[in-house]
Amino acid sequence: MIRRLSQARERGIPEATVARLPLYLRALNGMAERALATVSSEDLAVAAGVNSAKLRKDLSHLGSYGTRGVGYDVEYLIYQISRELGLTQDWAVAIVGVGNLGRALANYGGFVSRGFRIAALLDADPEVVGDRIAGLNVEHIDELETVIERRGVSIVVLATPAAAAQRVADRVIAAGVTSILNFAPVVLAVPEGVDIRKVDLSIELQILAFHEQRKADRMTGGTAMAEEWPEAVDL
Amino acid sequence: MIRRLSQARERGIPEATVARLPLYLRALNGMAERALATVSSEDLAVAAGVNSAKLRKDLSHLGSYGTRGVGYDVEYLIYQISRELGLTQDWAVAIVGVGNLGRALANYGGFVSRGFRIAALLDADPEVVGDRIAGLNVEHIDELETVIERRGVSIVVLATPAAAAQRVADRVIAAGVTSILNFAPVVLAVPEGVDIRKVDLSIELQILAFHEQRKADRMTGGTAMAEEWPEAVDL
DNA sequence: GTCCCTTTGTGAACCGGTGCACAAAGCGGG
DNA sequence: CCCGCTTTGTGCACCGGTTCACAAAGGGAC
Repeated sequence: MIRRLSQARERGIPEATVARLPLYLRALNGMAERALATVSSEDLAVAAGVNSAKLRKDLSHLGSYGTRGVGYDVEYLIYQISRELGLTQDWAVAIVGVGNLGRALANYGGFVSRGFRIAALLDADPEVVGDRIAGLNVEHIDELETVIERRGVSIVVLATPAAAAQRVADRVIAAGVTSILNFAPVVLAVPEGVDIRKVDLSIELQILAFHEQRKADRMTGGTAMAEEWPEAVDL
Repeated sequence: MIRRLSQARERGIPEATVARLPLYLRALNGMAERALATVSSEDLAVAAGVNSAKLRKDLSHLGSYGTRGVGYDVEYLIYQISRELGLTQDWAVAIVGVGNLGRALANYGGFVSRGFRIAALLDADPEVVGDRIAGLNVEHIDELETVIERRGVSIVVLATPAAAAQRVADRVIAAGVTSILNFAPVVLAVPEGVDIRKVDLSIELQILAFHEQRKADRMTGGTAMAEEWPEAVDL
């Protein structure tokens, strides 16, 4: 899933830590809304669903922002994590592929709130080009390069069919984009220096199925299934 | 061939391996379509975007299904991985929350194809209850327990608003479901034995933003940003 | 059967991440 | 100012997972 995502060196934040910071940030925002001034590592850890030692170690990578005997200042910590994640600036995001999923993403308010702004919706289907979705005009994929440059798009979300994903990825990379969130069920080949994150619904379900099957097996006493190739199989 | 069966397969396939099996399966299906009979670990690894040593070790956890000097039989390996993942049986999935995302998931053909069948769509909003989506009637959330039992639902996809997710999770767990795929941006508290997988769009974007920022910093010569709390901040 | 070539399966070193346990640090009370 | 309580920050042991490198195994040629 994570490719070439840095050897976090300069400031050296471990990848696993980076992946949890958004979780802490969300928990902290909830606390700020409830007007809590400070929070202990224990309480924040519970809210974020991790253990407190891990949380303290994670935060220690950002700096020493806690007060022993007291805890962390909620607002201050929100600011520090936001800054570290780069959410104090505004990121222009383009969504390519305005099918069901693309539409859902465009309308999903959750990420627009924090630092991200959907700057463009693009699609190849003339049927949907021109539609107005979430306050934006759907533009034709031919405009891809122009739109990326003119609007300073730095993150692209791929919600295209699998067959189109690699082609679009090549184009956005050529246009200078180095961060891609891919929803298409394909392994994208990308050059060094381009960060890809992948969200794959079908893989998640398959992992669940594996564990579900295992649980079921355990219940039925773990009867050994046939190991051999069945006589007649046609796939 | 059956000699090693016990040791590797018997107990515990590493979690990291399980997470990659669907990737291999997808690559193999592509090869089967192109009528390839056998494939080497090297070729399959490239297609799946991993290195070949890892792929061989992963497959070795299922058993010894390759032939030295030749490679793996494509169809046979598809069958073995499918069986291991539990895709040879049919899983009934319920989607709770038929907003934009729920609709997108319902219409997403990708996972229906392989072992998964959407058995129900549920929502609390009387406005959408009764709608017909992807060939299914949207039912009222009050029917949750009945539907789960009657249709043998074993996997639930949560696509509800964040505020409703925990409540729905509690109910489906009480109804006997132990596998949940959660799209709501909340940390769910669940009892031991329940498997939760989480997909969080906003977290993925934030991780990308972190790396994007880092890349930008590096280009501009890594100018040190102010570390201090700005004078006037109101969030 | 023997030799050579290819490719698997795996022992072992290595690496990043986790969790424990505790010393250091801050705060409030007397 | 000192004491005792709380909570952070971290050294260290541990663990799962990755990667390397190679012996073992199979196939084909002759």
